[in-house]
Amino acid sequence: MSEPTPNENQQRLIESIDGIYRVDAGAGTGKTFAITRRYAHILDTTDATPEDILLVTFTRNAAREMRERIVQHTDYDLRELQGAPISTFHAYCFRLLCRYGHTVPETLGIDDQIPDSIDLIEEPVRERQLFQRFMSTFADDHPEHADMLRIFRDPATLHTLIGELAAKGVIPTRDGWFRSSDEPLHGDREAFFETVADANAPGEGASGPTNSDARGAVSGWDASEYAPDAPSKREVHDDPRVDRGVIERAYDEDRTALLAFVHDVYHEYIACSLRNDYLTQGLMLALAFVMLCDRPQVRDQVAHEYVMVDEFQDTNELQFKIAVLLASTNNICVVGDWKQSIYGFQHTSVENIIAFDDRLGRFTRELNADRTRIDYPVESITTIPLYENYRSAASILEFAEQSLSIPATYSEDVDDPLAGERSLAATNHVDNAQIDAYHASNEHELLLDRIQLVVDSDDYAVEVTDEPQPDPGATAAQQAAAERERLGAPTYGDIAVFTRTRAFAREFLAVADEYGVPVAYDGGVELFDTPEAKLALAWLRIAESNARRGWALVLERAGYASDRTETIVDAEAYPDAMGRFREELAAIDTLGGFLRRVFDRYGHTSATADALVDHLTSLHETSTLTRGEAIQYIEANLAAGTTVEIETSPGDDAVTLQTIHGAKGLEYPIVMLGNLNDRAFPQYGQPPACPITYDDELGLRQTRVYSEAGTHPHVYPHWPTKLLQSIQPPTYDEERRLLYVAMTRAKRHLLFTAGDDPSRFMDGLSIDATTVEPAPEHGTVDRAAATPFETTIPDSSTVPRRLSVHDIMDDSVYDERDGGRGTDFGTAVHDFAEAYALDEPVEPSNDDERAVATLIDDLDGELISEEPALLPLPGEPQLTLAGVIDLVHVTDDAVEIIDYKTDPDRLAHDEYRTQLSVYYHVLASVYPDRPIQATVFYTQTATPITVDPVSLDAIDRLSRGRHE
DNA sequence: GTAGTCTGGATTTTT
DNA sequence: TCCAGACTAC
Repeated sequence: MSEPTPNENQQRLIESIDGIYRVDAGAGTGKTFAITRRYAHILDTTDATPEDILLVTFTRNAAREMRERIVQHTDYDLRELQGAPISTFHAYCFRLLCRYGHTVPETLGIDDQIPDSIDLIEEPVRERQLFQRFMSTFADDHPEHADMLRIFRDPATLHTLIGELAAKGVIPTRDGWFRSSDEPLHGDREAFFETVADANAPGEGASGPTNSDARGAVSGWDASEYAPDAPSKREVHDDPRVDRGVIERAYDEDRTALLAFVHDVYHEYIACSLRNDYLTQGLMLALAFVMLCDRPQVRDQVAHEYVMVDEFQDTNELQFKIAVLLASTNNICVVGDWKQSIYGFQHTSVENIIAFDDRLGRFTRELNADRTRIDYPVESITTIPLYENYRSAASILEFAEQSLSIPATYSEDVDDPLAGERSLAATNHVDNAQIDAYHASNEHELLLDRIQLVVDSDDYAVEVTDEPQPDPGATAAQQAAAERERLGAPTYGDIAVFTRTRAFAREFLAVADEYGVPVAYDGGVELFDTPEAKLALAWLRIAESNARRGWALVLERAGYASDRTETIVDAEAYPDAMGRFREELAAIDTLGGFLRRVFDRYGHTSATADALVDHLTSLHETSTLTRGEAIQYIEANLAAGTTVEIETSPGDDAVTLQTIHGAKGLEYPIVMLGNLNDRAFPQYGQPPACPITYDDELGLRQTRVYSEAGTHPHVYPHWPTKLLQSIQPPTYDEERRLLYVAMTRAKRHLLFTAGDDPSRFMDGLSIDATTVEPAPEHGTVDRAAATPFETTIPDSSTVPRRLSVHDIMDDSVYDERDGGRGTDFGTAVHDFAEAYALDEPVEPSNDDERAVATLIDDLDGELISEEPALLPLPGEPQLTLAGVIDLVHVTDDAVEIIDYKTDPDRLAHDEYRTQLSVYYHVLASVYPDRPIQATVFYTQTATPITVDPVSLDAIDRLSRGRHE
């Protein structure tokens, strides 16, 4: 498509390059287009080169897109822009710090320098582990902080607080705080008491004044929960208010010990990480800020004539200040939309854009307090609103506006936040929007039902083609006619389902799989917090050490009651089938084979199971994890809540499923917003985290306290913090903004769904929800088809007897068969073979592996590696044989089974014949139309030997004979 | 009508 | 850690 012509305000933004601009760029208003054109305009009309223009974004993807679009608008090519500062905040600052900041730690009283080789930690798991290690040495080194340390259940939670303080620009030096940056730690007393004045104002009841909200929040005040110095209920209650004197006493409590503790932990953590040559992202930005403040010569060298910051609603205070310091003149342009600020939990500050003018003045004054750093004028700020929306139908834009004022609780009062703000204006000419809300007792099925209703329906028409485009200068009526011609019935790919929580998305995906509806999840999953991962962990523990925790979970999953489970675990009297399964698992060499066997037995064919196997088997390129290492790895990631991106693509035409956060910046013809359930969206409260918290009004506070004042030394909840927090009215602005973001992704149609218990947001919509009895049809997508060798999946508690193929082989023969090369050698060859067959970048490291590589190179059909195979036997009682096939080669007219053996001789060949016969019969039932060939491939001599399979009955006899 | 008390259940994740 | 909702008490 050709580049559109900028609208009036876009043009104004493009041409306004001198001075300070705040651009309110609403959803779908062509922000990236305008910014990149502005960049080009600066190059075209001034002497500036790309080096002079700093353009910071938030994600690597956004930075890349900016670069590419700038290339389209200018004479520069991608290569010439390679070194240009078009970058994420983090990447840009890291580069500066590495180049100019070696000695910056001196400013904070730290002797270690920043080496070129410093390691920037990105994985939260590692960050947490390193912090944990630091805290244990800190505790040993600081007996004076012992009482503070007692309030922690897990001192590692402190690292979140340190990240938050860094984001605020609070930075410790050896003896104090950098440039009085500790001010926020003391809180904003005035603002707090203003808030309290509101919250503590009595209500007006039918029969006189009623208790204030604050008084209501402390109605159950019980002094006995707290340390002995806590005020009594009588002292707190001053009906119909909370006693003002008690609030002041709480606010003004002595926080010396708390501040000293946080200072010491924070400062020593910076020192410790530098000593060990690593930095976290947050500390890195803090040091970059220190450098820009403290080294005028560095700033002179790096500051830019033009500074542009995209997604400004997602910046924190520290980044705001860094941006100001990186500007050499007042040619500053920030672009964002406060209504789309949804990353508060990442310590971003929506006030940066809402109160931009105030903050710019205040931050400049702070930065200039001791000497002039900002020498350009900051008083004159121009606001440019972009309000022409190129995405959504008019009725969707109008509908979405209400989201910002729907109360999240019964008692919440929301002012109209859009007062005085210009509404977005649709540029679409045809508004065929369907906006509907539904609820049903089974929301997952409801969503599937609605998806099937929408797909192929002309009532939900969307753009299906770019043609025809009317001539430029066509009348509105002509444009509308052309637009109407571009509309047609939607397909699955036109639909996106958004959810508030990942858990809901995961559940919905499973149901969609069941029904065969094509749904592709896009985003991260807490891979280690899934039922699959917990099951794998349990069996790993059992196989490794017969661990009680493992058995407890396995038995529970098999349906045993918890008291029964305990008895079984105590007596170690595990059910026979489980005991045998343990032995079978213990005999599996590869972690991949182990996990697949577990999932196979339980019938887990989900994308989650696949992702888990892939993730755990591809962690290290050179070596694979042992079972013990796998256990540790899963445990660490479970504790850290690690997420892993998973791929689920059931084809080209599929519904996109993602969390609202994941959908930011994207657009879809049809949006279904699910999960509008009580306590899910909006979300209330927080899980218990760090016992030291920060809040702009309260400053630094501790929620627990160690006291020896009572009869026994004890850790109590800390009454002053408890009181202050409970009288602070909670705010749900960010939840409303999430709702807004979700709605404004929709181009044509918008549907809402909820389960039995709709949330306040669902109730608050200006349309009523229709009750539906969902009846989704079964579709044709069969994700299980990806695992073709699966037979029926027995419930684990009633599982028929199951044997491993190895159980029916005479192991006395091959026990001595490793020829001195060790079982590890065999495992390594198998791992190589699997990776090589999957086209992973592995190189053969010995002759055996080279033989395997040559063999695989010669195969031209489909390759399936490490595939579990199950063979139900004909006799009674029911018995199933299980194994894992090394490689299956499928062509249109034949199927070949290949099993690698690293044996130096053929002594065990008869046993292998039995093993491959089992696989033969499995595949014969899967591919009845094709001849099956079973081959043992002896890797040492590169010799394939085709086996003559034994009959099913013979296998049956053998199995019963060997095992009765 | 108004207040108090008790129970059950719950996250999002760019760098 | 918070909320909603059911319940009781006055």
